[in-house]
Amino acid sequence: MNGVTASDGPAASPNGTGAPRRRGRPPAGESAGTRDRILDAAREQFSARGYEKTSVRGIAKAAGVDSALVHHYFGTKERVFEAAVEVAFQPVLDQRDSVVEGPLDEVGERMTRMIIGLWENPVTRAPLLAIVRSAVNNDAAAAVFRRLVATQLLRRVAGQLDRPDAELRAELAAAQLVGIAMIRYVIRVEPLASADPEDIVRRVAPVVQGHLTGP
Amino acid sequence: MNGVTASDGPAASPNGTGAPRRRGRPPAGESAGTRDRILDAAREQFSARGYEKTSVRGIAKAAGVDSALVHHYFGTKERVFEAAVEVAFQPVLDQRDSVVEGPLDEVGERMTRMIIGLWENPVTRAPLLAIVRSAVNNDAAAAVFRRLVATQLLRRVAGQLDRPDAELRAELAAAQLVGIAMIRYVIRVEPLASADPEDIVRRVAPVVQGHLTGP
DNA sequence: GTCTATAAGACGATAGAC
DNA sequence: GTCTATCGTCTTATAGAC
Repeated sequence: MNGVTASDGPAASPNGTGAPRRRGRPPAGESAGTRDRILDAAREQFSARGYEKTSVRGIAKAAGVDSALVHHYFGTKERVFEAAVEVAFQPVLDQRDSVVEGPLDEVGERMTRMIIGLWENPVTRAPLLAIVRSAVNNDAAAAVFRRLVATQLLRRVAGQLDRPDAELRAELAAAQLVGIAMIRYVIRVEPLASADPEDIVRRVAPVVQGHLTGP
Repeated sequence: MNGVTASDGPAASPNGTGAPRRRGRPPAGESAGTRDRILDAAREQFSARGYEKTSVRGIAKAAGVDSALVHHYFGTKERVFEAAVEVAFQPVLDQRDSVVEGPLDEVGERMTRMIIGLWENPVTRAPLLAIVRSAVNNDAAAAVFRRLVATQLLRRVAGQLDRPDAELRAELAAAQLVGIAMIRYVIRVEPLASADPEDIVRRVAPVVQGHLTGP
């Protein structure tokens, strides 16, 4: 599509320097791909550096486009963030039903496996890192965290419990998993950072189960 | 305020613009208090906004001094941070021995009480918030976190356990407490954010104990 | 659809007057 | 000991050429 470099009509450049007017400009026809490249770059930077330290210019540079184009597509930095981390929601929506379904005395293991699994998968780990790194310092990101964890997941789990303190129990269980994510994946403290995921599940699932259905 | 304009000795100003040369300069005698005011302001801002979002100028403004004075005292922003959060270390150093002393089957409760107590006390909560908010996005702050939690506290607790997996056990116990701190104090998700601290200790201490000495 | 150019301002840090 | 003034670099965001 579109030969680009030389095929343009008004070829002789008016540019003051006489330098080539443009370099590796993409086809200009398939714009959908550009948007996704921006989102990939955004996800990578937000996950590695958090919201504040990530710049629109840095995202644009990593995506190979101009920073103005990022603003053109998304308007503000905050909208870029929301669009980038949106992909973390789908797996939760997909799996939350299978967490609450099944025997109640194994819900702790199912919940633990789901969360550890999401963090172990590089594709879902990036947006999760972005959310955690950003939720700690940014109100908009904290709202995303609450929507994802509390509203989408915990409420469902608590609904299965049939106890007056169900929500508190679900949240203490979540706290155990959030703390592991913080220490293992975010701050990376040994020996947890290098522990075998299956070993973690084996140790933690009973604790999560205890929070949910214990005495 | 500020007599300024006319009162200076060598009045005819060498300044190009002829504008007033200085404004409301304080006594210049009581310098020790100034340093502490800067640290108080730094602690407040680092805890509320995290490392990146906090500016040296903002700290200076809150302390009622010029930003150059902050650099004069501490050199770099990172050194300001370290000096500001240092006050979080003393209580840990003071209490860590009383955590490991006493019956082993109550070490979980002592550890839980210590951590919840530090977070419930406004004086120690501020530097802890600063460390957590910053450790997530800043390597220097992450190193402070590791030094505080892992090196100063967990190693001692693990030393009491006499098991090959003692360090991993101590860290999973810490993960439970870190997760509670994240959800209750940092991101503030209900109902944990408003739960009674004593209720939290009652629910969590057995879990921490189980991590440390359970099967 | 993609770019250049730039506005408008905050940042960390330094030099030097007093 | 405290300030003013400023350097050089970074930021988000906009206007407009092609």
